[in-house]
Amino acid sequence: MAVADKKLMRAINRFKILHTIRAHKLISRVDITKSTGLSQATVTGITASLIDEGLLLEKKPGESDGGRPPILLALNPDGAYAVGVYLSISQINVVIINLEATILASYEMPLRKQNYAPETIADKIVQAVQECMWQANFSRNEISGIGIGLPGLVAPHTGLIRFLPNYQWEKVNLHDMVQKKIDHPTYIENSANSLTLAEQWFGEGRGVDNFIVVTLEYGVGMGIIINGQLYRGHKGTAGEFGHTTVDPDGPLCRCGKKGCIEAIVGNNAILRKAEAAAQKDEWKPNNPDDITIEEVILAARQGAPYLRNIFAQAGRILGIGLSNLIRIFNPAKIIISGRGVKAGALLFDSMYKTIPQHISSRTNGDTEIVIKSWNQNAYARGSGTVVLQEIYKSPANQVVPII
Amino acid sequence: MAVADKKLMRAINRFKILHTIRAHKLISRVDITKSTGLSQATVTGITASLIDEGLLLEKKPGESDGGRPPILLALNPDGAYAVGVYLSISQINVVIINLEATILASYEMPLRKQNYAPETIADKIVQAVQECMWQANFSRNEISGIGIGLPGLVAPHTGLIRFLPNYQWEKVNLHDMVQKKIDHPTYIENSANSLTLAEQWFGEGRGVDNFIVVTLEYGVGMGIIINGQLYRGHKGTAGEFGHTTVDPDGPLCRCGKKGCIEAIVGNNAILRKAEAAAQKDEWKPNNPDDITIEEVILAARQGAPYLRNIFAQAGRILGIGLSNLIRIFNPAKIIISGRGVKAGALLFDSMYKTIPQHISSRTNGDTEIVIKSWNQNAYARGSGTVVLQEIYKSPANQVVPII
DNA sequence: TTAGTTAATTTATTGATAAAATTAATAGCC
DNA sequence: GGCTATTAATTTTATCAATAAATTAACTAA
Repeated sequence: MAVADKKLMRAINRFKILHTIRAHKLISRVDITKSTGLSQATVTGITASLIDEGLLLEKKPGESDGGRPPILLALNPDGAYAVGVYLSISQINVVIINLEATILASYEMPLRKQNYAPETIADKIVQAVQECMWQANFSRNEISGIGIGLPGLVAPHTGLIRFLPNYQWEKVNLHDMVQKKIDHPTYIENSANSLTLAEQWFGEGRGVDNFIVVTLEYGVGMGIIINGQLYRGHKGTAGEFGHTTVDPDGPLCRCGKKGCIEAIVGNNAILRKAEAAAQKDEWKPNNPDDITIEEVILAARQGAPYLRNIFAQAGRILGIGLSNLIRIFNPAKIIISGRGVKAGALLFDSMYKTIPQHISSRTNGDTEIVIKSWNQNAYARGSGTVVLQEIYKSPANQVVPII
Repeated sequence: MAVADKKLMRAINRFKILHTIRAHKLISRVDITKSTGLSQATVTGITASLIDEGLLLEKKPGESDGGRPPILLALNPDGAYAVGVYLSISQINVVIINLEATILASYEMPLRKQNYAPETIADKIVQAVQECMWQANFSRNEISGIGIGLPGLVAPHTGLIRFLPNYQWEKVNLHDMVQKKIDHPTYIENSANSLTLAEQWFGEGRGVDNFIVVTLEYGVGMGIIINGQLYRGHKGTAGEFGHTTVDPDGPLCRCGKKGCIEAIVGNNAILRKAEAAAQKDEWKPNNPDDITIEEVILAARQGAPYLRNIFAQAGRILGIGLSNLIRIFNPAKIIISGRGVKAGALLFDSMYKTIPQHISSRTNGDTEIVIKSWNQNAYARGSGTVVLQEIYKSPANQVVPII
């Protein structure tokens, strides 16, 4: 914990003001004072420097209420740009976002499913980033930083990758490898965490102090916002929701343990079961050697009862898992995201049915469950948000590299 | 969130200094400077006012290291006193503690197990507090405040009891009832939370930023410290660890749901099973109508295999539950407390055996599990800590009522 | 005795907010 | 149009808590 000095005061109040403006979208200085509790002088001062930094814009005056009309302030979407990267097993996604996390450009580099060396991936990331910037005509000094998200364990602060299952990497310093090749400040973050950050700042988590994001992918991940802050745990491995146990006698998980949620709910688990079903002639996939989750969902929708049951089972286990989260965290919201939400009612009907059976409506009934529609670039956007967060937190000129 | 002004700065730094002194027990001003990062002038200033407030003492000088010998500072144990109250189904425990949470006096008022009205309990609490103060010869103006802990859901800030299972109270404002009858500032808190606070400040949680306390009682409770702060959840119902599900087909819980940890691990559950065992003549209790957990533990230790198995089963389920907590929170520590720890190896052998089967040693292996030996007055002391926390947080004279 | 060292305090400066005063820009009314 | 009331924004002033630098205090060691 840093000492409390004038810089910290300023940073906190600056952040509060930015936060308020983002939440209101369009707000006058007096209304900021009412909403934050800061004095008019302070708000005038801080907004002045924010305008100076280019993060804020004065919009046209609002309606007068019998007095001087208020000058409405708004975020300057073009106040800064960030690059977001998502590294998955099959591709590198790159997006460029503005200060409001709107995607301005995107680029996708497919990867063969093979165990790339870290240096190779670092090269490819840099290449993809540069390609995306070139295609969208962004110059180097317009970009404030680069955020990289990946589905693995990342040590807080250092950015060291402790474990990345997709590539079986352990203790890999991808951050330094990329940073060596590129000028911009670079950040590495777990992809569920960065998605959570994006929800907090620009999505369903806006203004919500305690919420959870659950990601349904190949595995099942989780991001936790507590008291308005991302929670990473003692060594950065918090949020392994996919490997919690809801049925001690459940199936074996790829992690080697028994009864993990992921072993029933993860897309991988569903695919394995669907494969087995195909071999038993319960349904007919297009290409039995390469079944996709989308195909399984479609077949289940079209009626294959065996497949439908796989999803229903998964939904029930997911429901129990979420109930446990509700009991433990009492969150205001749980946001469900990831490719797996495509299953829709197949999965969520049984989930919704299960939850009330495991929570008390009196004490836990006020947790809202939101299912996000799936978006291709959600993770890369989340990675970019990690960079934006730095801008919001500290004066922009500290983040934008002077070249 | 309050605005960041000079008061906040002062409060933060004051807290940091107190925190540092408590951790080191005996420390000079320069060493506080080194440990906190604050300037010497600031440390001199803040320690001066702390000495003024009576919270700090200058001890004899330390060893000179070639220069002026440092003046060692320590907390003044007698800088303030607080009363802690614990309300259980069978009694009211009262303690008086000093600034180091050392118990100076205690008093116990037995309660008949019957559904008392809130006003009656409020009367009895006030009576017990006054009796304790009278017996230990404490005058009214020596006591900074009164903390009341109880095993129920307490709304944050307001102190309203949302639900207290023991007495089947709902939405009871015990705080106001007590406060009306007594001059001191009064605080109400969930007992697992207050115990957690006591661990954070004066116990196993000293200097640990992320840890969890699990309480084994009639039910199974939990307190959560995240980023150095007690986490209560959106509406204050976080920490219902006892009602998380680890076996969807498990037994029915008193809460009406199936498979709760509490329904297997809670002392109540163990007693019910032991009763059933007694009826099957598996063992012979002294008084079959009023079996105590201590008696069951003794019989199991002396060899009753049926009883031993009950504990082993409970230990396994507890182990799975703790594994889930480790996966989700990645805490530095889990502290197990409560009357139930008396079972010792009966319970914990199978717990310790189960945990590694459900966590990954690579990513979760660094969580330390600590079993606290049980203490009669632990909860009441925790309640008192709630008051001390207020003193540590804000200048003492704001807390001590001027009479 | 004196130089060197470490601890604590004092003094000066800085920079943040709040409070109060001032300026700005409007609406409404005669 | 001109006056007043009203609301918004800025400027001025005061205050306060931090840091930095200088000073004082209290010792060790040569």
